[in-house]
Amino acid sequence: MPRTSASLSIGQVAERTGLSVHTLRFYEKEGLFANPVRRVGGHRVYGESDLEWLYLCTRLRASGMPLPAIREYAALVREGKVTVQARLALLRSHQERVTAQIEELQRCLALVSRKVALYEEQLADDGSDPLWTGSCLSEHERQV
Amino acid sequence: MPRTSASLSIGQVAERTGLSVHTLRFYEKEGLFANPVRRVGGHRVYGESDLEWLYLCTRLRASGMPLPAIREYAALVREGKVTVQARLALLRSHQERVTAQIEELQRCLALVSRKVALYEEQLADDGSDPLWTGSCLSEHERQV
DNA sequence: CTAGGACCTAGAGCCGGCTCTAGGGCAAGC
DNA sequence: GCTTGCCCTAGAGCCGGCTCTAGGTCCTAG
Repeated sequence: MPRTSASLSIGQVAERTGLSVHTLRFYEKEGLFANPVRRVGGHRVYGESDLEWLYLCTRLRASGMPLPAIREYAALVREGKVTVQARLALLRSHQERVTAQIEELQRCLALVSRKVALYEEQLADDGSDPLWTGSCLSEHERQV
Repeated sequence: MPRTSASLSIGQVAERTGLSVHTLRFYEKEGLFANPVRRVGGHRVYGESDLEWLYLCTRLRASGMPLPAIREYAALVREGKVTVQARLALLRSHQERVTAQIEELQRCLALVSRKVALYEEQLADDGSDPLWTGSCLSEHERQV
């Protein structure tokens, strides 16, 4: 069983994950670790698998999963194969939330892009034909 | 100039925008209003254009624009046509951030979906063929 | 006249997610 | 032996974005 534990210090892990040392300790305190970090003389020692787990955590965080949910997921992982269904359910619901979020963002983006286009138009008109400047276009705050 | 001011109370606006009365006052205090709300006997009075502006605000918020940025945008709108370029720049940079955010979410989603698939597989195997249960698949925390 | 309801202001409180401080330990190198 | 540097814990602080409270005004209906 090649558990490949390369023995990293908290500082090294911080560097590799992009998380701060503070945040790593904070995550641990918050129960985000599936395999509670081993210690040697009080110092935390991390292995490759911790890096991977942390990477997953960063992706879950980046996609808006709250810490309590990650903690729950970590707890399930810790409990082993019997929790596979629960983990599946948890990830599926996250998947749905992310999908919805992407759609929401796309709708917002469409609106923003529309306004950008209107502003571009306005600038173009403004420059090329002084006759059509001003009042007629004044605010497109409402025709969106 | 049909400025179509339908005279809405703060409560009505709250209802129509989905924002709370608290939040509306808060937004005003934060300077998110281009046309600082008119008052009659101390009470705020909103018009159609305020609804549209607020709608835009909710979309900008929903796409992660921070309040200070919206405030800035509002200030530019207030200053009129001379700020069109600045507004364009502001919206364009937001557009880019949102686009990037969508891409990020899509990458996260891909990862989550991969894990969902792995869990599904694991469940399927588990049910159909007891010989292949267990240790060989135990944790895919790392091959992601 | 009084009760209800919608509104007002100013300011406190809350929540999530970090981020930092204070105060200290230990090990290696000059 | 002392500095440097990385680590430790416990707990405070901060930031963004609301959300709520306290205490008050004003209008309308019963």
